[in-house]
Amino acid sequence: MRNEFVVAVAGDVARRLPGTENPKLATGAIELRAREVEILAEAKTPPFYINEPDAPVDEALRLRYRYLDIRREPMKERLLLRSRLVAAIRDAHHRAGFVEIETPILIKSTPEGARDFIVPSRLQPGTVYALPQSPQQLKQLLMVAGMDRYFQIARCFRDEDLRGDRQPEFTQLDLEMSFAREETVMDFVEWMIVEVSRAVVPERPLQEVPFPRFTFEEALERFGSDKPDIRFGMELVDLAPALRGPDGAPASGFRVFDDALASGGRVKGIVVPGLGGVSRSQIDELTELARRHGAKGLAHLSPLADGSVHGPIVKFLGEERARAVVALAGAAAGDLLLIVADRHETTADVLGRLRVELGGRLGLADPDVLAYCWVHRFPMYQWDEENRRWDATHNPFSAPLPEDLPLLATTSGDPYRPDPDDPAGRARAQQYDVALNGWELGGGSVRIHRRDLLERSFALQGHSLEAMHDKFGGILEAFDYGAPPHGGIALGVDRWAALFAYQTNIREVMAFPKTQSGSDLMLDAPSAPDPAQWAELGLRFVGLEKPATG
RNA sequence: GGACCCGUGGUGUAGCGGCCCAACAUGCCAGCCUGUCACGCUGGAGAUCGCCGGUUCGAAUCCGGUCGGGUCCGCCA
Repeated sequence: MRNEFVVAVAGDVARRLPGTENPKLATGAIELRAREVEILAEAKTPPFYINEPDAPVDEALRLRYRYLDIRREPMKERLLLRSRLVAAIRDAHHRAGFVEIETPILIKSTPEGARDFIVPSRLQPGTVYALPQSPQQLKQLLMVAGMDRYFQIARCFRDEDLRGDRQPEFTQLDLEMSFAREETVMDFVEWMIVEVSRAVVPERPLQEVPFPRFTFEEALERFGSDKPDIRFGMELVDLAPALRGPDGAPASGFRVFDDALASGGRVKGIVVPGLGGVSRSQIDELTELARRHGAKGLAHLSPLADGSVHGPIVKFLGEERARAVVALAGAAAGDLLLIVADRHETTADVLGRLRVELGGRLGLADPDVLAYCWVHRFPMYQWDEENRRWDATHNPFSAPLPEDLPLLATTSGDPYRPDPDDPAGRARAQQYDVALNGWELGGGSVRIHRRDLLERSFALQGHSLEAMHDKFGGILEAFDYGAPPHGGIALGVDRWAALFAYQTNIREVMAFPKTQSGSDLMLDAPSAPDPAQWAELGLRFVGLEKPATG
């Protein structure tokens, strides 16, 4: 008999003889005294170690033999954890009076967000279904249908490029509530998250309950991210006050800073504790990271124990101003102050990424802590210069804050002629995201339930009346029959499970994930269809245009 | 669409122009040992170094292409 054989053993379980117990084994105190042994199935030598949980194995091999990979303890444990997570989610929702309702997988293409997967129809040749990117419209229709507390563990599909935290098909906890305001949804979701976390990973401390709530602007100002990791500080500091003259005009002596401030941009920094003695090459590396995300450069200052300040830009700022900058930032001797001067968004993004990167390197974030937080009041729209329209930042159905309702307008007065200077650019949405340890766990919004408002918002987003009726006709018609105010959220179950399992990759909590190129190495999918299948659908592959060379 | 990293016996790695028809660990096979459980001991088989082409007297080692895997940017909520 060899490893991985499937056997049936009949015998008696008995305590091991004194001296032969093995405390290292879970079953080390007992043994099975076999009377009969039957081999039910023999097994080939597996392509990798099953019994050594720490043995590294090439991931492609694990995916090819996923059924063997799942025999291994870590994978098995993660799938059990995920099962407990989903059970806890269902339990919490049922206790709160939510109804679980399944929605179809074969639906209609919608223009929102990502590229759709499409499925050709055999009964109606030349037409296609789309796989849902989320059950968004269907759950809103359920609200119209009077199912006032809906949830679903829903499979979603998006035909976009993959990442460690993105698969073409993934699982969302999708929920929607009628007569809900922002507070209603956030309060329930927060309660549910706490219940689920305590049930599934009771040993992991929650950093802060109730969860901190940041406005989008505040999150950007303090953490440079709309999904902040709040397990550690190192917050962004606005350095402008130390760089302006008595008249308020930029007067730092350093052109880069003055230009940024003069053109409406920002000069901000982060204090990296204890990194004052960093090497030139490490600074270069951080500068490279800053450049990759759009910054033109990265300045730094190092306060020394004798009260002086070192750094290449001291000669521009002057010793006195350099000291003022360092003092404003709160940097102490031995620390490193990293400074970015750029447009508001770039400054935030670059410093936010540096903060996360350095926080990770310095081990500032407690890996056991679960730090949930809310980010809300996102801008309704972002200007899309290419298509000359306002693009919904999150969900095209998101409702504006009541006080921002008047801003859903254009300068021209015609909603079908949007312009980058429209008041709409200042409108904020009743939109909220939950972040966990620097990952976006989910997001949702209060929806627009009035047809006239929806039409106006869609117009700003560049949807003509006809296009709107073609794409959203169903939901528009439904709203004519009386839609209750409603709102909801969707949380990434794969991400949640991964974070619970200390993983940085959602493949580790999925039984049968796909590779970065969208392949299933076990099933060898996707594969060319049988010619007969194509013929039945009236399809033929004509090839793709060759990309232009040179 | 782009940048970068990886691809060597079954598995994980080392080697990074000749000393390599490739080393180590583990696994596999055979034998021995017998209260073993990451057993131990002895012996053995097993890779032409992802694939194609080039440079060179000579390539696992350099170059180009290609395929596969990964990380990231774009994309995506």
